[in-house]
Amino acid sequence: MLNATLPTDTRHCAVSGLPWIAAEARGPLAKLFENDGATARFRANDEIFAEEEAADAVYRVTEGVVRICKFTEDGRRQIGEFHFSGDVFGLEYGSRRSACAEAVTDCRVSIVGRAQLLARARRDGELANALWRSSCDALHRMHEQLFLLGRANAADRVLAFFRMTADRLNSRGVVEIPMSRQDIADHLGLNIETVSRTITQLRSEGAIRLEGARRVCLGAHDRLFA
Amino acid sequence: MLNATLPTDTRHCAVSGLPWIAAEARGPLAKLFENDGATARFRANDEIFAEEEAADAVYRVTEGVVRICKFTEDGRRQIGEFHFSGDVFGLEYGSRRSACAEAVTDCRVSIVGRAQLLARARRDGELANALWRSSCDALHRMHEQLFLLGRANAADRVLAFFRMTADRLNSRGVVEIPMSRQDIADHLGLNIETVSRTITQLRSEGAIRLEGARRVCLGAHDRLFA
DNA sequence: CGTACCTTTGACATTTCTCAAGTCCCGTGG
DNA sequence: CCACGGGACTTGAGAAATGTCAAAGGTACG
Repeated sequence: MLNATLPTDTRHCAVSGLPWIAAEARGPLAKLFENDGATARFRANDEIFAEEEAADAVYRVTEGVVRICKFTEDGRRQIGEFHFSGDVFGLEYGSRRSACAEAVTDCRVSIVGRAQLLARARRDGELANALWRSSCDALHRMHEQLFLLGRANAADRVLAFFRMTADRLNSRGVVEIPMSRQDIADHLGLNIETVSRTITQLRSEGAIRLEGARRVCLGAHDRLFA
Repeated sequence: MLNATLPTDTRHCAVSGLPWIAAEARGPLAKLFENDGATARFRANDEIFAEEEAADAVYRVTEGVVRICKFTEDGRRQIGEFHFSGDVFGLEYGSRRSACAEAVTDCRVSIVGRAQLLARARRDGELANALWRSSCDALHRMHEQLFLLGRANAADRVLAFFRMTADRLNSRGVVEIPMSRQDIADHLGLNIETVSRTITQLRSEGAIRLEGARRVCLGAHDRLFA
């Protein structure tokens, strides 16, 4: 019963309701990575790069999910964002990594040199534009996240997280959540027990349904079917 | 007793300890605003632009402080960031404002058209680079903020906020905080009473000293004198 | 079939929020 | 010069949300 005239590229952000700036699929950045990128594979939980390391490469997720995180001395972790297939990450203005990147799942990434990328961008206005856009996308998502951490309770955070993950994975209805409860907790600024309890509560309220711990069915309030 | 050989432009972020990417003072962006910008003035608490409005202009703070914020239907507010003299704000990839901007203090801003700015950037690699850098700066600060909201308690948030404000205002020792307790609360994801109580507690612990509600003396752990 | 890890649940501690009064400060007008 | 009013800030008491520590289920994989 899907409406065939549904405008598929005007999806809206689950949190703000603003239109998503859709991930660039076949732009100049994607092409550069596909033509000139070196491929690397990582197992789940491998470190891709570390905080403070030289930031001399830029990455694009080909397959899998990557997390960007920071640690405190006492072991607390904050996951700034997750990157999905097609996302560019690890591009920084400064020369040192301001956070580390780790594989959430087994994944494949494409790598190009930072200097090479920037040199090209200097000659190629389209590419420069794509670079800037990529930063703006990130900034936009970060703003949503900030709002969530600053103003939302546990239930709203978890629900927004599931919706965001569904959006980013292009899932409808049932989402296979690739990250652990601990990852979710460290992304939402909660602890693992609170995340677990909140999920239980959402389930008992009928807001979501679970099929195993990692498979979530979002409720009928999904805006595509509203 | 200031060390004369102190490298003045390698200040470090109060939260992460990473070097700040110092605000561009005389770069191509600044020049563009100074040559071609229209000047506007706003009184404290005036709205500069609203969420969802067309994003057809870009701003640079000449004098005063500006806040970028989002609201929920039920009136809660999240201040994403504050902009100080020299900061560029209101530059978005999309065509609609994703947040609103308001004057914290009386302030003066310089305005250029978005289309004009982008057209120039397309021809001028230096300018394009400055644009990108400006987004990266914002992204970097946002990451720090995310960490704060996700993982820090009230005392750490408030302290980090004072340090950040001191840095951005180039204050040493005594900082004149330009924003109200409510602004601080909405930036730190706390409520106003918690901010107030936390300040009282920090004062009683000797971590800070107050001279009136808005003037804060940061303790001797200030890294410049470490 | 046992082990290891991830997830859930329970009981209690702690932090932060809410609501309700105060207090302080500053500009205005008598 | 002083009283007044209003906004900003502070404080208090109790409620609610979240965190902590401990232990019990579940599930996958050898």
